[in-house]
Order: sequence, then C-alpha cells, then structure tokens
Amino acid sequence: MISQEKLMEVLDYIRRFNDENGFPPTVRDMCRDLKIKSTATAYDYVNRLKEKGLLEKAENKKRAVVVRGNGSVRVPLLGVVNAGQPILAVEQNEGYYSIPEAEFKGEDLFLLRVHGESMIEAGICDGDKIIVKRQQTAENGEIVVAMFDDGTENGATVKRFFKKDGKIVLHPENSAMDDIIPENQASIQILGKVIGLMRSFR
Amino acid sequence: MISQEKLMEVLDYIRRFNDENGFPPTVRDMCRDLKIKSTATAYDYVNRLKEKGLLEKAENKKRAVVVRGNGSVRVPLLGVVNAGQPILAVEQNEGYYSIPEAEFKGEDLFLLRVHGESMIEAGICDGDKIIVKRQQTAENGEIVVAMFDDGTENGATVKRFFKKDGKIVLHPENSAMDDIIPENQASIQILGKVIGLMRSFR
DNA sequence: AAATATTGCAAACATTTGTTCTATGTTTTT
DNA sequence: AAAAACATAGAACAAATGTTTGCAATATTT
Repeated sequence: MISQEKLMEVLDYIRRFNDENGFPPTVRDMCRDLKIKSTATAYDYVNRLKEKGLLEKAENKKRAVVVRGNGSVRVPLLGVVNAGQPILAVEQNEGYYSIPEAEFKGEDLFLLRVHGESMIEAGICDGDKIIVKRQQTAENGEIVVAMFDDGTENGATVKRFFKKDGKIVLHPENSAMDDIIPENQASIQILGKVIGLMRSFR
Repeated sequence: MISQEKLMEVLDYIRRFNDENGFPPTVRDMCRDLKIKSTATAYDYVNRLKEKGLLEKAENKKRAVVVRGNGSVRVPLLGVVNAGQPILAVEQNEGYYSIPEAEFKGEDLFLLRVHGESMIEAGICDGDKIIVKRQQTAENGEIVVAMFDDGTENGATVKRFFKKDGKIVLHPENSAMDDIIPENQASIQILGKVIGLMRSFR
C-alpha cells in the first residue's frame, strides 16, 4: 500500500512550489526536490492525487497541475470613508489590491480608506484600509459602511450597526463620541459590512 | 510604436488566464484567445512586458510566466507571536498569503499572528496578522518583533522599540502594562520591523 | 514458500511549447 | 518618396516535459 504520507508530501510540495514560484512544478522538479528517482514515479503520484480529487491536472499540458485556490482575490479601492462626521465617499476606483482569499471570502468586496478616529476602540485607525463586503442589510453588532441624509450631514461613514426600538443606531467605537440615530431613517443605506482591514505603517 | 493598450490587454489576459486556470498560458494560448496570428508575436509581447518589469518569466520553461503587475507578494505565515508576556513563536510555515506589494514593500517579509492585548493602543489587536520585514536593527519608535531571554521569560514579542540610557526598552502600547527592559540586554534579538497588519473580522 | 499484486525505476518516446529565422507589411523619420 | 525602424506573420527548430513500456524490487496474499 502506498503511504498516505508520501502522497501528502507531494501535494504539499506542489502547493509550496506554486506559492514560491507562481507556476506549478514539473514531474522532474518533483524528482529533484523530493528525491524521487523516476519521472514515472512522480507522474504516478500526481495521477493518484488526481484520482483522489486532491488536485486537477490537464492531460499532456506542461506544468498544468493545480491545487485549487490561487490564494488571492483582487478588490478595488473605491475611495475614502469618514469615520468621524460622515462627509463624503466618492465611488472612484483608485486601483486594485490583492488580498488573501483564505481570509477574506465574499463575493463582492471592495476597499475603503478610513478617515477619522471614530472607530479607534475597535482597532480601526485613521488611514486603515477596510475590506467591505457589499450588502444591503446588517445584523446587530456588525461594523458597516452606511450612508444617510440628514440635512447637512450626509455621506458614507463606518460605524457599528445596531437596531434599538425599531430605529437604526450607528455606534462609533470611541467613548468621546455619541451614537448617531439619523432623523431620516428611510435615507439610511447600508453599503456593506466590514469584514477585515489592512494597515501599512509609514 | 506598439500600443500600450495592446500590451496591457495581453497582461490582463495572462492574469485572467492564471486566475481561471491556476496556471499560466502558453504563447499559443495567447494567439488563440487574443487573435494573434503568430506565436512569435505573442512571444514578443511577453518579452516586452518582461522588459517593462510587468511580469517575470523563466527562460525556456513552459508556462513559466508570472504576473506581478497585479501587485501582490506572497508571504509566509510563520506562527504566533505573543503581545503580552512573551512566550513562544515557532518558525513553522503555516501557509502563504498574498498581500498588495504596493502597500507592503520589502525584501524579506513574513506574517505573524498576534496573541495578546499589549499593543492595543497602537491598534494592534489579538488575532491580527502583522506583516514583518525581517531585519536585525530598529530605529527609535518603530514597532518590532523581538526575542530575548530573561530567565523564565523568553520568546518572541511585539513591542515598540526605544533606546534609553543605552538600554533597549520594549514598550507595550497598553497603559496597563509596564515597559520591558530585559536584564540580559545581550540576548535581545530583533527579528524584524512591523510594517503593516491585516485583520479579519469573524 | 509460491503466487500475486503493488511500487518504483530507467529509458525511450511523444507532445507541448519556447525560441529563432526570415520574409513581408506598416509606420516613422529623413 | 526613399530609407529606416518597427511590428507581425509563418514556418521550422529545439528544448522542456508529459506519457508509456518493460523490468526489477518489494510487499501482500494464498
């Protein structure tokens, strides 16, 4: 019986090779690095892995084995969102970023640069890029990006979402600030839920 | 003059092909899908893109083009680092992540999962993944990952780095905690400087 | 222990795919 | 308009790499 460990070692190798090089290994790469003596043996291993459904492989093609999950998703940076008083958030594409899909799953994601200190106690700081999953609804306690129109104040803001007495409350995570309960509740529009963030120290 | 658009179209195609298939296209794939008549032409495009630094390509290897224009670097997640009392940080590779290289430039980067609350006032929370640039030295005020050996306490920790009276001070960003000034100063070893972080909300 | 199946090897073979060469059309410069 | 530089094509070639075959070694079953 062929050892499961051996197969897993091969699978792991293919994965690592792909990560490090950006393209898959050949059977000869496997032989060299895993001390396999014959290309036929490596070839065999790959086919066993394929049978087990652990990888895909296009026949006759070179370097065409693939362990699913390239590992990154591309998401657009759409603009700035204010975390203090809501001001403006233009939906203009400022470029794409690749983020690890293992961490940030979701269908329709985008980034926003945070401006302000209103979420600082949730660890969201001025200048952070938040990863937002586009959706129209939210659950109690989730951090959301929302827009509303209350006379002078309007634009997008990032806050923790609550529903209290049938009214939507936008709660800043900053003890120096008060909850926002927009007068015009009908104007509140959830742009998405914050599922992660990235920060770059300068 | 060759149109910049054409080149970008090719670059985009390679990127998409890779995303969809898990491995890079061949020059013949390009010809078929981009209606290019000659493999030599496609070959030429690839070389131009390489010259412009928009992709990498290993010579003579099959399907060995790799786009880096998408702006991501692969970095390994090496383990856990404690932000409270320094405990342990195993250097075991737990997988690779793609992070945007535009944000996180640096030669030798790795990720560590943060455990503890000692840097919370710097916006680094329990569970965050910090992006570390491997280096042995640090400047005043930088956040570093450091190891030291002070009797029972040893292991890696993340702290703000200062030098005071010729001694290295590891300062937690948590007003409830005291500075660490390791007795055995000689044992202090900087593992790297924290240049960014990623967080995923659950 | 003999028979059988499994695994691994070495070498040959076949296909894919990168690369080069030369010719021809197309744009830019003189 | 001629010359020069450049872009693309088409075909041939060479190298990389997947695949097959037959055999030996090893493990498993009878």
